[in-house]
Amino acid sequence: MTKLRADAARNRRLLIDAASAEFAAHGLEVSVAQIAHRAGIGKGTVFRHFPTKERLMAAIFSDQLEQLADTGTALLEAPDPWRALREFMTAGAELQADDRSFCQAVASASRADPEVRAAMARLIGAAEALAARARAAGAIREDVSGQDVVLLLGGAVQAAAPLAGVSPGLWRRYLHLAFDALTPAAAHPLPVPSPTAADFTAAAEATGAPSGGGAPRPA
Amino acid sequence: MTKLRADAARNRRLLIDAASAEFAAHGLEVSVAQIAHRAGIGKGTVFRHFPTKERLMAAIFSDQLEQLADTGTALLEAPDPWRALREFMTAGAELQADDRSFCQAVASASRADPEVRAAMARLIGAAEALAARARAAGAIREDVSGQDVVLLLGGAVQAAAPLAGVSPGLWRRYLHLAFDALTPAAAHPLPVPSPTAADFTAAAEATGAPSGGGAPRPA
DNA sequence: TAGCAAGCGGACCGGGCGGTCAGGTTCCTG
DNA sequence: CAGGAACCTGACCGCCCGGTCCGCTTGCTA
Repeated sequence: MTKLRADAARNRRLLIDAASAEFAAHGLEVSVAQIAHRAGIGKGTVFRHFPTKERLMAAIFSDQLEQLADTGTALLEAPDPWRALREFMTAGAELQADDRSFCQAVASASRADPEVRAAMARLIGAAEALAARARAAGAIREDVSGQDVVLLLGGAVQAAAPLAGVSPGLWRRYLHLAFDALTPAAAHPLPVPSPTAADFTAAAEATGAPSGGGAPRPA
Repeated sequence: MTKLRADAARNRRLLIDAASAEFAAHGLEVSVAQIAHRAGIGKGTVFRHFPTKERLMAAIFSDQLEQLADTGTALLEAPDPWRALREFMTAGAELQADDRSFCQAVASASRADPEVRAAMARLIGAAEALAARARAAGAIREDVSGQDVVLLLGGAVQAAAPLAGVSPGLWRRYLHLAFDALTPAAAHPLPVPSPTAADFTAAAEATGAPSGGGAPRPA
């Protein structure tokens, strides 16, 4: 693990790139064979680098989350809090819109993977920091949290998803509607409290890792 | 088709009920065998009533769309246009939130099914009528359409989906945020025009029914 | 450069899927 | 009540998937 032969490292890179591209283009249901073929390597090699398909998905998914979390953290230095928050949300939405697998991954069993959970925690932390700054500046309403921001950004992309094939930029429309919903001017009381960071953890635990006595069927 | 033997009709009913329940509980990926087992009939019987699994999905999906379209049409008689629109959206969101397959069906190849397309057209018609009434009453901003309403309602549910297992009513929060986004007070110009009814048709055509010379891969 | 371990590849396995079919069963008609 | 058509069933087929394995290749090291 610490040291890797030259060809092995090269193949690993090829594999990860191929998997990212294939997942982005066709979703998580692409076969391992297809990924291997795109990478120009054998199927067995895939399983040498990742013990299971799920771990491969988790590795790529968590990379994307980390990247987005980095973007968010960097934007904490931006002068305008409201603009920074919007840029963060736009970056996240763009990531999802360009990648068919991203939204699937959120709902899949990959959530239970420790790597993914850590990255998600970082992402939510960044979002909350950005939201707090915007809230303090009076740019957004008091009753929305960083968790809301993350979920809303996903919702905007999903709203446009049914027409993604025919009008690719539509998600920007719904993202802007989400911006408007965050405006203090919009201001109507919400019927359900914001989710907490603990909720995300609990949801991840409930998926595919029944540690306690839970009974939700993973389908 | 016009006449059906008594036991055949009974089995058909059992099958449809079982399929609805199974799809709702576990999503579209349940096997035909599983559905047949729940209905208490043989697998072959399923394929006697529906030539393919996709047609079965389409039948059930279009039923739900019809039902929602009916709700929308009925709400056109309600006195308060804004309240009527909100009730319509709530009904639609509730339908999706209680049914794991609904959102999947929107994105699946079922869209190409003529039954589904007709039902979708009716649904969009009802949504547009409700939106027009609310717009005329000044309850919602001028730049959102019935298509927007339908898509937004889906987006709200999807936004809450990652935490659906741990806080089942969360979608109401994001639906209310969507309501706030529709408020004239929110009022910022949107970067992309509203989709048209023709866009929905085009998207349906593009999925799984390459009639012309299109080349989108159906994954 | 020689030798060996790390790495590679693709045939192979078990399993589950959608869909088919031959043969027994049930309902309707006359 | 009898005959035949409509219907039901579950064993069966071909396919594709994730994952395994072993004989061969390749890059490192002494």
